[in-house]
Amino acid sequence: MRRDIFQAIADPTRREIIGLIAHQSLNVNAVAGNFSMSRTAIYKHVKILTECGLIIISQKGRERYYEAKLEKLHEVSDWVGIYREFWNARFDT
Amino acid sequence: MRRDIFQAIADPTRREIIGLIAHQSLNVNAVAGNFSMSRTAIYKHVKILTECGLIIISQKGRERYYEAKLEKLHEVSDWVGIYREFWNARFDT
DNA sequence: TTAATTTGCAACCAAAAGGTTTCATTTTTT
DNA sequence: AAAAAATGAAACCTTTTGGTTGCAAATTAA
Repeated sequence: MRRDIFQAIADPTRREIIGLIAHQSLNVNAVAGNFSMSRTAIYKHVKILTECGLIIISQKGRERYYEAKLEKLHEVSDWVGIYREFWNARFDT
Repeated sequence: MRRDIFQAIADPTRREIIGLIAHQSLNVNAVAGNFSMSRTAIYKHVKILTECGLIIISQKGRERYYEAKLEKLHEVSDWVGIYREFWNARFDT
């Protein structure tokens, strides 16, 4: 089971989830309410994101709030940055 | 068959291929020589990259040179940029 | 012209990905 | 105490992914 950040953000549903919780913590049902798939499917996507460290969980009673920890995205930013010269002309000036 | 840039760069072999041809065009055999998998496997990876527009092909005789066209990576850069505030403190200043 | 090189692609296969339904557990509400 | 709500996870299924071998076609070299 490969579990790296590039694979984590490859799935469009997971990118949407990141967008949803980036600025406010949400629980599974709240996240799942935005999609036409089951809560379990969302749960599995969130699990992958937590395994990458992109999400942390804080429990409050019977609920678990998903909080985005997007620092890990710097890995993607760094990799893409290597090739920025290829599309950003201003980079050279 | 989903074919977007996020999925294209999710595979580590494909990211390596991008690194190999970023600054010099290579043909399939030259690329495959850097990996322990078959030429056909590399061919399929390259095919995915061409379908995303990350690679274009120029034929010279019986050889086909793969040339990197990395402008498309700006899509990834843009998406990650939305969340840059989460790991780059200097972004706020 | 014959042999070697370079390539694309079909056919096949195992494993991973992404979804479902179902059920047990824990916490809250009535 | 009983019912409802929220969650985690197992079991299962289908499609996709990532690899293989084998073969045919086109170009180049001997």
